[in-house]
Amino acid sequence: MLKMSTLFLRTLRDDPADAEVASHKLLIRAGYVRRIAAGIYSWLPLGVITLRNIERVIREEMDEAGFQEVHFPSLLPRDAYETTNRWDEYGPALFRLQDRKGGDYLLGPTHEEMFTLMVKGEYSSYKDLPLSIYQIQTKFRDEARPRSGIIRGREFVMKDSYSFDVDDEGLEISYQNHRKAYVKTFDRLGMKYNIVKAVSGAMGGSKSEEFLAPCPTGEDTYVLCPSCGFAANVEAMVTKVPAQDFSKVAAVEELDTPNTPTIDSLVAVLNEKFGGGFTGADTLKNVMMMADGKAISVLVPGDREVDVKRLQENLSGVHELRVFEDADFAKFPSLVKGYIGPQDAKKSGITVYADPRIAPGTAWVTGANKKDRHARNVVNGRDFTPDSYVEAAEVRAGDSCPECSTAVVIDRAIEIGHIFQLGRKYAKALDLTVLDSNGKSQVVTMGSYGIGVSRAVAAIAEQTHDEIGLNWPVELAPAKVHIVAAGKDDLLFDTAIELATKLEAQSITTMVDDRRDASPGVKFKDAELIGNPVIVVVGKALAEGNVEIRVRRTGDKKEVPLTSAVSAITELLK
RNA sequence: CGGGGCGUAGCGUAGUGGCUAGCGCGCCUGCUUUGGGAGCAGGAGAUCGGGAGUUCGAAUCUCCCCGCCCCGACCA
Repeated sequence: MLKMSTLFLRTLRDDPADAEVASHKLLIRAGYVRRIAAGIYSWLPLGVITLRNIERVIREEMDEAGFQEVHFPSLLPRDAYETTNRWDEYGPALFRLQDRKGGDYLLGPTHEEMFTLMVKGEYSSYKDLPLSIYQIQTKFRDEARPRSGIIRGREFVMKDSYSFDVDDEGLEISYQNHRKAYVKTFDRLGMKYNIVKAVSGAMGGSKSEEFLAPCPTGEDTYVLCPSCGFAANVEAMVTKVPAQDFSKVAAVEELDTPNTPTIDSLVAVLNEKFGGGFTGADTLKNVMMMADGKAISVLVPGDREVDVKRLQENLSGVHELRVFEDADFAKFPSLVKGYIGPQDAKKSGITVYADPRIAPGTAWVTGANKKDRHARNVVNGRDFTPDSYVEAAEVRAGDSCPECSTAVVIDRAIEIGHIFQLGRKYAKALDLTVLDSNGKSQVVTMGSYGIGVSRAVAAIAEQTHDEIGLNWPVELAPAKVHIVAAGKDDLLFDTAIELATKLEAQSITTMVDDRRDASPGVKFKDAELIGNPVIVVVGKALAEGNVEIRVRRTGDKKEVPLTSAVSAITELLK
């Protein structure tokens, strides 16, 4: 029983000035969390209870699936991360520190290395596998830009699991087991989410899916096919454009196009010259970029921008990718900024990547590699040949579903879980092997599975709140029932406490607003702000032996006799 | 890291060179009040983010530093 008279809580009447998103504002106002520094938060009692409730649900589902809980320190020595090269690869996002002897340490951003070594230390036979183990741990990442309160913090709580198998078939089974466990977990957490195809990024590995909670303030963008259900993070969206027959396309024709360094200016001149009909989509844009210090050219339709993140995720092995700056152009005098075409790229030694929209046989208007000159009827496969194809162009609503060609919709979401098949990258680097049934040494294959636990608090708040406050699913709320003693008569307070005691005896958690000095209005506002699912008012109706029961989510209210309050509440919570 | 905004009491804010830094919420004392963020009276609480400078005089102007928020880059 939480008594408001003594609960360590102070709600705020005004929105905090430094909060922008609803979950952040409400979690501060309702007294769940307080900011310590950018991306670093402390948790007050209500926040801790909610966080623990989420952890409890996750633990129950992980244990139910047969995964075993372990625990690692946050403070880790450099060695293992040196072996996998992540001490360097992780870059400035890694919190590094030294002990008194000058030894290098880090605050764990994720624990693949440690899990791999733990299994290596205990197991050495195929008979011991499969194995899935997990932990709920505080992670540290020195994010360049923490944001949205606890949605992206520099210190956060994460559940991370890892699976270990002898072969790919085993990995697939372990992966599916985790997927099922995640579905059950997020369903119990009362979240709306989509499972979308993802790219595995710098983690390495192959198959990967994200659990995304749709939310306008989310950081991730994903596509959804309304027809066949295909869903993918934009980074993992696949573009399918068939090859074209170009036998009837006329030969390349160079055009005088003065002062047309941009697509818009070019399209205007083309329409003037040829009497209309041209759009940016008919033009071919050559975006010059630096990929780990190497110049590359990226071809996209003129009406689309290069999505740098998407491109980088699809260019395997590239760590640093950025668009050309003036200094870069200076190193390539043959490149005429604003009039670049792919026709001469081979001569300049520049690798050409084409978005799949630049399909073989398609004809384009593009730069003629001379100032104020463009060329038309430039055909892929005849007049130029890309070195390779890569998803590079921005994805838009209405783009074609790769499965069924229906126009996809685009939405924003918060990433709440990510599962992927890591493969043997870490096991190989750290030499995790087991003997197979033939006595032969095999490198173990791994999966890695994460849930953002502290982020889930915000994501759920984001999805469930309304204008007046938080609004928790029953299993997660700080208390299932919030009893308000509205009035000044001792009898009201005694009755409220008594009712709470009876509910607690039924394992129904309660919060009682037993403040003598707060007016009913204050208590109602606080109850709504805090967001427990059932609010019981012990007030003027008590004269007739009744209490009022309100459902926070729907706003429904009804009076029931005090004597049947416990059963009515039990019924409501089912 | 680039761009923008901001920093005054626990919270929200006013104050653009001049008296003792003002107001609301919250907090303390007393009285009244108790079904939608009550009223009256009294009170505590601020090195105006930090430092240096300009000035007779700086929250206010200048410089440096620190911190926070937003957009972008980045984000196993």
